[in-house]
Amino acid sequence: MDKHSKPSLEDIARNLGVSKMTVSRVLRGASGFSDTTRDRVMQEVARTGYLPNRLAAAFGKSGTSTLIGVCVPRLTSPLFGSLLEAVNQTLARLGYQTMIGSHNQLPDEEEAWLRTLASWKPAAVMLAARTHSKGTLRLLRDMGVPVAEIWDLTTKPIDLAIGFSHFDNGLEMARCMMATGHKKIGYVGALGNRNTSGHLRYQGFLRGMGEGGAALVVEEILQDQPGFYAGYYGTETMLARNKEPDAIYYHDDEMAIGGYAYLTKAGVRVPDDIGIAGWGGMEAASILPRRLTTTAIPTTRLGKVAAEALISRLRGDPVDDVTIIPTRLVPGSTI
Amino acid sequence: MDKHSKPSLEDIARNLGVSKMTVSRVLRGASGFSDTTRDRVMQEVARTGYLPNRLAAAFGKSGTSTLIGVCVPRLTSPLFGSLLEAVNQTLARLGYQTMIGSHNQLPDEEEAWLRTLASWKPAAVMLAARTHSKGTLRLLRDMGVPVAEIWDLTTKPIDLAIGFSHFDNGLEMARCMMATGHKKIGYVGALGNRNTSGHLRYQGFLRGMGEGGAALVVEEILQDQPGFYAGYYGTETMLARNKEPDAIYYHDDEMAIGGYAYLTKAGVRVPDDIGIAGWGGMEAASILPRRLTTTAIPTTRLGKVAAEALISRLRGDPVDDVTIIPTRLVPGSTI
DNA sequence: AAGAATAAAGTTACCGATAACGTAACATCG
DNA sequence: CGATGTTACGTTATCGGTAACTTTATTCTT
Repeated sequence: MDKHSKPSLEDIARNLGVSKMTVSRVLRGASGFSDTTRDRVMQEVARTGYLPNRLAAAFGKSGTSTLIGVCVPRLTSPLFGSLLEAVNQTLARLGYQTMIGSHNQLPDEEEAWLRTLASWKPAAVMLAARTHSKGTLRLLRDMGVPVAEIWDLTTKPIDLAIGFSHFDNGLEMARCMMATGHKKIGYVGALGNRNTSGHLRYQGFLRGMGEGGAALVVEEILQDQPGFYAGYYGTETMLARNKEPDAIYYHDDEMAIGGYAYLTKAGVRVPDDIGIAGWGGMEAASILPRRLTTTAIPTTRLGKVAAEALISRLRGDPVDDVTIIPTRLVPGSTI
Repeated sequence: MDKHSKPSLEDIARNLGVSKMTVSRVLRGASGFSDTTRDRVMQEVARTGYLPNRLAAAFGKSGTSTLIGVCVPRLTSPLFGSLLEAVNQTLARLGYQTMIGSHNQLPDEEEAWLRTLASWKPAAVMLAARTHSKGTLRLLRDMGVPVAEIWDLTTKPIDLAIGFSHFDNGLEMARCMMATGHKKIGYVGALGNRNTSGHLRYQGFLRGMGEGGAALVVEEILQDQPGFYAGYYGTETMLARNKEPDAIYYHDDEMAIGGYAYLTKAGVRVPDDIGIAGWGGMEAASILPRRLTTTAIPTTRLGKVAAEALISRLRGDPVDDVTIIPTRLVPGSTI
């Protein structure tokens, strides 16, 4: 074994005068070896600086991959960012690796990503999307691996679902806003109100208002990605329409903060003239002059629980098909 | 070929009565086949819905992997998020896949991530970190693959470097702030001023002030991760010390916005009483009542250029060892 | 038209780990 | 004490591509 080529299982085995199967068993923590053999193997592995070759392991008989695919709407959102951190960390601790992708709320991009992922023969897949294309569903079926759908709770999960109801988040916020006396509420949305989880919150919000015998007085749905700008200009446009809402519900906190910035600039008092509420529990929302009314999402917990559930399913341990991660309405003082 | 087991190259070849090598050549776009053969292969591939097995391809002779490892400080930052989006997208377009990790500014976490990555035999590695551990450097050498160091420009890159000088960013901002008449400047930092790119900006800033014959009147370096909170409370603590700075330079825009929120709440006028400047060119910074003075970073361009350079190096095409991505000081109106 | 050059394939030998199976040595038990 | 586990290994086949090499068919040259 020269210094330039990295040692393989076989090198370790040859050095010790055992079969590579024995070394493999020790390293995987399988059974069928004595303590003496284990110690000798571990020592030799440490001495040579042996690095396992996951490629070879995953390539052989199926069911030995430790690769997990994870796809979220976008990587630029702190919410999905902290979710991914938690997923990454939890999976790493359990001995799995992550391949991350984003779909920008486009089912076809998700499908393209999944097709690429499939060629790496992952052990399982985690998806954060409201809707999947037919091709995606077919691919998932063909792959025959555990699937965790996270973020929104679907009524009928493909396999596992971990998340919460965006519909209920919207419903709850509507009740909260109406309970504080708001009657003429507007909504500022994004993404052209495509079938995303944000759209579900919107629908829940409508339902909540309907229950209270009210309806939106005005809505402004931008085509853009959600963000501070979108919230700022969406609010400006909405107010130019002279519908005079007494409160605005935003697609998310970034947009609400953008809206807050516009309202402040326009001399509108929050919440006296117009109340606002966001969604997501962004850190920035807590440092506004008034604490933003929002729904806090425990992304770290969600990521951890989802990763653990997916691996349990993978290992054949019992898991609930659906796990609800409770969210929390933060009253704040902007409504 | 029954419906349940996915077709392999060999299945395609057998169906067509050619060797699997011919099919492989067609699919990889290598040379050595006729147009007729190409068409027949492509047709059969489409008909059977053949999915290549990247695992097998990467497992064979080295140099055939299409996996690229990318490690950034954290996934929760929109800046790194958009960088990763660009890298992901560019690499995907070039036929490569990404394995993403984060190191939280800890060299040991980067090393642990790299060790895991190495077991997947990637074709190349992209790192965003100021410092690497000895183990990381040894691993990179042993792996023998192209390495792109991004974000900050190192003086002596391991292989390739794509980015900009954080030191110069700090230097330039110091000059800008002094040119607008500020003499008593404070600094609010994070991460305990560890050797990160933020620390480099700090050093450049000090240099810039020194050139103008000035020095920081006060600094407040938090141990935490940078963020809105950190900026808010860091500013509060700083002002409680009664050093009365006439301007504050922040670790980044999030912290500057946090600081702005505190100043506003405390009745301090920006920039009349105290001017502020951040770094990063966050979207949110542009919707403050006054546009934040900051340094804009073209993350998307950086990600695209870095990915392209890395692949050029991988393919043996000529590339500059060092590529500078110009940043832009946004004057704003907060100083 | 013979020989050289080129194009279009086919053949072979892996890459490194693991599942499945085989087996020798030893313990256990009725 | 023979029959039957149990433990601790060893052996073999194999996953699906690809580089390197070889062979065959075709075209070109003089």
